[in-house]
Amino acid sequence: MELSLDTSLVFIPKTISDFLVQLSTMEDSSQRSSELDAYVKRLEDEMRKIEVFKRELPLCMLLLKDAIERLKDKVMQCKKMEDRPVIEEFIPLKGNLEGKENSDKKNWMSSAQLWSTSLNVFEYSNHDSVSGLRLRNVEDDRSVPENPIEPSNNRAVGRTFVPFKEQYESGFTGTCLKDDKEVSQVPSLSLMTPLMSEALDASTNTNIKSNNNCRGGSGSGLAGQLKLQNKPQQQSQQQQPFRKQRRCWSPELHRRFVESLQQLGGTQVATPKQIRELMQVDGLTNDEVKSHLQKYRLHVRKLPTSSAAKGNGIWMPLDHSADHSKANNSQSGSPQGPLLPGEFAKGRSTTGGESDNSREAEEDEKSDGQSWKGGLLHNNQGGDV
DNA sequence: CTGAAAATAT
DNA sequence: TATATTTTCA
Repeated sequence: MELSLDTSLVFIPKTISDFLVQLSTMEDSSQRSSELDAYVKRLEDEMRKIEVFKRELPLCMLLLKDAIERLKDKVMQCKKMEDRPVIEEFIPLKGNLEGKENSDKKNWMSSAQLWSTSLNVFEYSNHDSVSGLRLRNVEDDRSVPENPIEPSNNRAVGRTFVPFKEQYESGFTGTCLKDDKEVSQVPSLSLMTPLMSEALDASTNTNIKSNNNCRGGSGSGLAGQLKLQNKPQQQSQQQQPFRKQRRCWSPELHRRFVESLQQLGGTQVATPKQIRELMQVDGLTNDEVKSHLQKYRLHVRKLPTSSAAKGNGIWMPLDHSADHSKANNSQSGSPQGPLLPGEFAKGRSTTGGESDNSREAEEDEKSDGQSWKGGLLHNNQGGDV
């Protein structure tokens, strides 16, 4: 952050080529290393800033990334052969990337207003092949620090803009990182706070919707994203420039969801709001829960509750005719003590006759959520709200 | 607020 | 193509 500013005073941006040339003239290898590191760092900072807009600035990302990789190669070389001259040519793929990057530095924000939607055709791929780094193989299976969920709560973050926080903070390897290739010394492009500006004037904006990246550890409290609820004014059909960051339902989150759901009496009787309250997850919104619930219900309905007891009615929605009643009590009376899916007392004691056996076949899931179907490799958690 | 469906993003 | 999530609608 501040780095980029003050360093800029000391460091006059130059093209990578020039930089390398200059580098080669340095006698002191340690100095070279430090210069290189500094440059790389600058590039990385830059990249992080742009990360948010990678869709709109794919080329910038590409260029930056390329530059970083090459410089890192250099760094490696320097480290390796402490004294060998470092002279390779650095030929940016197309030409000058520094020019571009510079300008970015200055107006990366303002340029945002110009993005035309049409070029998010391709995304920039992260093939992080940084020179010598090897992927840090699993340290242990899931080292997911049980710091479950949670984005900090800032639901009403209107159009505020969250300053860059330490991204890559608490090492949580988010169960969701799509690709967390190496990391060690390079903050690379892991997490990024969405941070969108307030800029973007509604008036002429071409519908720029898109851009979001989902990552972040659960423990992290970063969030950025806007929720802005434009009221009405006259421009009826103008939607917010950015779409809400997708909420990633990590296994942890899902688990809580299910638990809450069950405490409330099952998929059919629990209401989104109640669930959300029970979950006590910080930045979670009703809509998100509602949505998840919708999906959950569908899945539950789809697969044959395994029990098969009934005549296998894919079509028969379980007859929860009588037992609905239970819903009410659970909420107020018993705060959530037991988080386990245990069955709640089913009312039918006295008359018993009822056919309640049917219900409750539903949720069984694997404790680990996300298993309903299988797929879902990408889960992140993240920023949010 | 809810649930369902359409729209999108992945 | 299928699925996950968001947004829109009733």
